[in-house]
Parts: sequence; structure tokens; C-alpha cells
Amino acid sequence: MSLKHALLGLLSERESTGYDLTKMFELSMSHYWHAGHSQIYPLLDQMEKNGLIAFEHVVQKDKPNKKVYRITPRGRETLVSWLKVPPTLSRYKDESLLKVRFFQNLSEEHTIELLRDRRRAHQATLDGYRKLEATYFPVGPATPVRRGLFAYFTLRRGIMFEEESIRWCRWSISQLRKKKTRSS
Amino acid sequence: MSLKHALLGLLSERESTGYDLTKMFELSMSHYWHAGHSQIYPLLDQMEKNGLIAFEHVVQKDKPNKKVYRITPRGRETLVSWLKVPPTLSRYKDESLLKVRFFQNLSEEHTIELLRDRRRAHQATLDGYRKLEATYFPVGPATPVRRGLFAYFTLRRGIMFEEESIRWCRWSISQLRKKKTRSS
DNA sequence: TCCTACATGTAAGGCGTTACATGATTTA
DNA sequence: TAAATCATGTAACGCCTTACATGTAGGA
Repeated sequence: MSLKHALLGLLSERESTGYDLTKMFELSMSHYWHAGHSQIYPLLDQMEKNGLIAFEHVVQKDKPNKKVYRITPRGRETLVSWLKVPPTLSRYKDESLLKVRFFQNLSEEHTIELLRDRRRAHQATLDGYRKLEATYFPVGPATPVRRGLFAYFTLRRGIMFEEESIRWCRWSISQLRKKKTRSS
Repeated sequence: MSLKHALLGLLSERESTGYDLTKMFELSMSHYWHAGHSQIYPLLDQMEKNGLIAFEHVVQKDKPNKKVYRITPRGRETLVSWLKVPPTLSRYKDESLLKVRFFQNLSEEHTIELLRDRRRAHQATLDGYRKLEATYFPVGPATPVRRGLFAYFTLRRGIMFEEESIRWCRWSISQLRKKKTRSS
């Protein structure tokens, strides 16, 4: 159950509400993990009962009241021992690549069109990551943000992935064009 | 439900048993999809009932009897209309990168050690892909294998991904070393 | 003799998505 | 006036993993 550990990791950095945690997944972790609030709230409940985290009710005017969670020493232990275990080979699911695998069932024109769409989608994602980079890490790994080095590493991995995806789309399209030339 | 479409895709290429299909996921599609036999057998059953595929009992000596499935015209329609829909942004889950995100909870020595382990794991995966490439696509996209072009594209994506992962590991380790030098 | 390949199934339980449900305040 | 933000929850259903279950033939 890695979501539990992801929540412990985020709470090891700062106290947060379920709402905050949900947003962190959306905004800065989407290329390697994600979870909706309907999964997060019940899990926080359960983790609190198991003594991994604790919360405090905070009453607010103007805004709804909230529950602010923090990690307990026991939670920290659980996090660290999880980090030390070498991860098993992660099994990706990429519906987009899965479709490409079966593109022989479409016309060549159509597949080129779909590959162009993919390239544009990757470009848009890349632009988003670059904005994050410019905002939070303006001078790269040397940016003086405490605790931010590994967050920067994972963002870099996202950027490299998107760049590589774009190169792959271009290469695939060029291969299809070559094939067309040969057969005509 | 993409597994259904993955099965249709594989059956659009050749008749197969549940066992064959299970092996194809393991051997050549693991970097973008996976499924175990306990998921595949009941789903084939259901798809047969819905008229997407049909099967024939084949009695064998020496080996257990088997059910050979083939795709129906209706299955082919379902496959093609799925292919035409632009995929929604795929949401990856990469436990390995998730751990990296929280490495600040470990010592710097330890994180370097773990990153080296990752690099070696990616190298091993890459070696496996390269063997597949040498076996099935010895002269690249021009290899005269009918229907094999898109299978080659997806394999190339796997190779590029692993190469990029290795570069990222090296880069991360070098960043950590620099930081150590600065602070000492 | 033990392991691997071939071959097909079921069952329990956990994980994850989508939809339902509420409601005040701020911004466009 | 409509939408977004803040904020927390529940329920139904489907997907997926792990384990249980069985049996033959061939190779090391």
C-alpha cells in the first residue's frame, strides 16, 4: 500500500490537511503517483487510528473548518523502513502506448495524425513542468530551498520523460514516412 | 477497461490461448501493460459471451487440452473504435520514483547507494530489451516482419526510457556529490 | 528427483474511480 | 450570476493481486 507511504512522506515535510495532500498529488506528483480525495480521507482516518499520524481540529472563519494532520514518531519509522526496501520493478500502465502497439488496424494517415496529437499532448505536459521548474527551482539544484533537492530530481525525471516522448513521436512519424516513400 | 482492448489487439494478430496471451504480456509488453492469468481467463469468458471473440476446443496428447480464441468481426469493430479515441492522460504509478521524492529522510550515503541500485536495475532491464530487439528486429524498422512495425516502435520506447533512466540516475548521483563537496 | 513448461480455472480481499452530498466565500 | 476555492466525507462498483487448486510431460 504505497499511498500510505506517500502520505507519510508528504507529512514528513509539513503538516497538512487532506485537501492540501490531494492538491500536492495533482500539482507536483502526477507523473509518478496520484490519488483522489475520496481515497485519501478514509486512509488518513485509518492511519490516525493506527498511530502513524495525529490531527488537530482547526476552526476557521471565512473558510470551512479543517483537520490538520502531522506525522508521529511511529509514522516516521514506518516511512524510513519503507524507503530502505529496494522497490520491486514497477509495472506501468500506459494506455497510450498500448494503443500504438495495435495501430496496424488503422490507416497510415490516421496513425500519423494520432502520433502528432500525442506529440502535442507531451509538449503541453512538458510546458507545464517547465513552468514548475522556473517557479520553484530557478537556478536548478542549487536553488536554496530546504528539502527541495529530491523534489527537483523527480521533476527533472518528468521533464526528461516528456522530452524523450516527443523525440520518440518524431522518430516514429519519420519511420512511417520512409515506409510510405519505399512502398510508393 | 483497457485489458479487454489489449486482448482484442493481440487476438487481431493471431489466434491464441489464454496461456499464450498471459505470456505475451510478460515477455514483450511489460513496460506499458501487464495482467496475470487470473484476470485474463475470466475476462476471455466474458468477452466470448459478449460476442467479441470465439473459441474452439483443441484436444492435445502430451499437453493439456486448450481453448484457442480468435477475434470476431464485432471484436474488430470494438478494437478499432477504441484505437481512434485519443487516450486520456495516463496516470503512472512509479513506486521507485515516489521513494526518491522522500529520500531526504535517509543519509546522503544511503541515497547514493540506492540510486546506484536503481541504475543497475535499469541496466538489466535495458539489456533484456536489447536482446529482444536483436532477436526480433535485427535490422531495425526495416526488418521484414509483417505487422511488426508498431511492436518495434513500442519496444524502442522501452529502450529509450531505460537509457534515459540510467542517465537520470547518473545525473542525480553527480548532483549529490557536488552538494557534498560544497558543504565539506 | 526436482524444476519448468503447458494449461485452465476460482476466491478473497484490497485498491481505485466515479458519483453523490453539502455549503460558505471569493473572483470574474 | 456563474465558477472556482476551500473543505470533508460516503457508497457503489469495478479492477487487480495473491493465493489456492490440479495435472501431465520432458529435461537437468
